[in-house]
Amino acid sequence: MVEATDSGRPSRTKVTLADLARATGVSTATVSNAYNRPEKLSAGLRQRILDTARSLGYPGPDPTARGLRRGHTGTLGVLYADRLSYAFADPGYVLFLRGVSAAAETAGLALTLVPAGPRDRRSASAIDTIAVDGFIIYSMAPDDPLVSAAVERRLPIVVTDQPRLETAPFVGIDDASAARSAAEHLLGLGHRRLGVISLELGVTGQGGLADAERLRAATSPMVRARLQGYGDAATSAGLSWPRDVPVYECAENLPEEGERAARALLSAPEPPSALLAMSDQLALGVLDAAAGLGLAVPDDLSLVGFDDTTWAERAADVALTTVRQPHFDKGRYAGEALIASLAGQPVEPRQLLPTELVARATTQAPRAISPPVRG
Amino acid sequence: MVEATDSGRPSRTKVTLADLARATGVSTATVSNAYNRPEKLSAGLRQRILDTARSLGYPGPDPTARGLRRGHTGTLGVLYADRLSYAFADPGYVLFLRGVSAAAETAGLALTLVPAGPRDRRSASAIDTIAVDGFIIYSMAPDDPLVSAAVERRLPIVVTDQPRLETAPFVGIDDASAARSAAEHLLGLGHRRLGVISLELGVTGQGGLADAERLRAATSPMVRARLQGYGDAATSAGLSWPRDVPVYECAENLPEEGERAARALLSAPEPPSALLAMSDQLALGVLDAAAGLGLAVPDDLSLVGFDDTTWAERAADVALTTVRQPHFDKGRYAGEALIASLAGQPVEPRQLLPTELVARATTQAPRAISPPVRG
DNA sequence: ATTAACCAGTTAATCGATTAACAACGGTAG
DNA sequence: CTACCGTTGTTAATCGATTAACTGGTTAAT
Repeated sequence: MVEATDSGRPSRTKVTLADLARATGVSTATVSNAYNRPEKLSAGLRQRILDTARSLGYPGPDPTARGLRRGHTGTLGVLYADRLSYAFADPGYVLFLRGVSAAAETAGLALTLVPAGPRDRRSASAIDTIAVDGFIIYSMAPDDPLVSAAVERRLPIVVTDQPRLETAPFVGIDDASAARSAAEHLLGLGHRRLGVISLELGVTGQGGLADAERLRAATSPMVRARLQGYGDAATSAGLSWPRDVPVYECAENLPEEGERAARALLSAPEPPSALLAMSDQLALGVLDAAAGLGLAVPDDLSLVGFDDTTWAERAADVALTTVRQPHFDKGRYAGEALIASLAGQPVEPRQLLPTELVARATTQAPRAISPPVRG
Repeated sequence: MVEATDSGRPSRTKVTLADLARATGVSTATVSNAYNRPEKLSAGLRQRILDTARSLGYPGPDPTARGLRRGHTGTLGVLYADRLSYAFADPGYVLFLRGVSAAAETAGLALTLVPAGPRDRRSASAIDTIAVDGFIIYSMAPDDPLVSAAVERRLPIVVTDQPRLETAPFVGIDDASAARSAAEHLLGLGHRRLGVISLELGVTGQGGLADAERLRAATSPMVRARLQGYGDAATSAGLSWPRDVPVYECAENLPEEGERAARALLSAPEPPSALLAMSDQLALGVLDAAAGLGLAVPDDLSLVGFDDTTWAERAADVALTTVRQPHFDKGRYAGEALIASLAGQPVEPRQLLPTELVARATTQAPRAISPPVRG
């Protein structure tokens, strides 16, 4: 104990388990056991080893070396389609992460957020150099190079929302019917002039008004499903899809993009009386646009969001009508599924979570009810 | 080469760099170079190696083994004082993470969020088994066992807010003067009956009204500094601190806690006319309490928050007067500092970021102006 | 003609641990 | 007295890569 004085200063050179073994006069196996299986040696010796470790400044078994030998790292990789610094601006994702965390921390696992790198040179990502036990993919387009990079790592994967992978369990919602319910709500109120504010149609989301051609070429299954849902509802109501319903693609899931989209849509000759936004973030932007344009919501314009994240954020200036989806649970299921498959346990290949249309204060019947399309 | 046909299906057993070397008929060193230093071999051979790799299903050099050999992992550890699933509920932290991400991703590094484990058995954390190149500590009490666990890893560390570590660069704000400005604002408006809604005084934050004794025993330097700031202002205004100003400690940085605190404070015989909350989250709870109690803000009760995070969240039902601090920049600086010290570059040992009192709509002069203390 | 630089790879040591198989030893039972 | 056992440690193989030093053969420069 008195020796603490001279060994107090942190030694500059790395102390290894072997050094500690030498200093204590035992084998490395015994030192390893002292840390990992206390029952395999006498309490006295173990204590002596731990004491020596402290006086030597040994930081404990090196995690990397241990990982190499043991064959696992103790951390789950999470992939987001965009830059990390944007990811945290996405409330749905943060909620999702919270769910993943809940699962991870009960298993004692850490979370590793893998940076996607800039959009242009996506390939240059840390995906194939980062040590993780498996990946959780959060809503990425199937043609995103990051996806194939992750798949090529041949680690267990769980996919959320997108893409559908043969080899990986899926956690998500029924996007088509969720979207349909949103559109039906509007249609049911009497709206006939609708507009859609869409998320990216694919990795190379270019933004702007999307014609039928581009809609057909959309690679994102999630967005396709939602468009399909909107379209089904529109068609059932006698509208012609997509001719009667303009779709504006946003390049990013940010309120600013939603605002731009809304301005574009609303400045058309026969502007929509109601807008369908594919996220609450975009819907928030629509609200800004409406305010800027002097339009009252819902008097002059009805609006349905998607996600139901604004409530969690107390963004209560306007209570948004929206499609609720359980982000937290999605994260938790995804985390649990990955952990299970790491443990070699069987995993539900397709977990669909419930959604629900939450009618709040941004939707009502159109001011001047346009005459029904037929008769 | 013809064998490519039968090796097309993903082999179940792990393919190593050595296998690939054997299959290609070159040394492991050359294969390694094919991945890491293309200039060290001919383009043709490299291509042949890569092709063979694909047909063999070789996922690229194992990150763990590479990490062991190279001596670094390519990821930054981030420590939060509470469970991960709570962490994401803390908007200040999310903003901070966003800043850290910005720094990390320009350096191509990933972020590893280390789970703290449950409050009671804190020691059982992944901190000493997780592979990272360094730690960023986000606002932890100096007596938190997690802190010493991190320090004992002997990796580069950067501290945000708390605690002050001899050995680690610090990024934060001047908590005392920031807090003072908040109290002075209230005092300047004429308030004389103040109440403080505090964050945890130490790791073992027990919550509830804190007497002078407990305030003295507070171990959290950040909270101490803020209390000091409030106290200085109060004293300068002729009040007696802490006798005249009740302090309620919240066990967690959650609106619900703030609400409970406010209810306790406001139900006292001579309730405060103004409340100082140490975070916007807590302030949000105060708003809830006021609404529940039928008190109008700011008519019946003034309120100053801390952080200025509600704005970012559009929690605009009430524009909160608060002390703004630059969470994002804090994260970015912390990230950059850690990256710099990993690179062996010198780092500013103490980076203080500016704060600013933002007077909005939750503060005004007290309804019945209490007579100025002197004349 | 001689030295130097270069090319395209290879050899072998090394990173820091874990763990199956084995050994030494004192004690106990038959 | 021998056989068997449980306890406490040790030996040595192994995890999957990286990289300094080296090799044999060219080419360019002095």
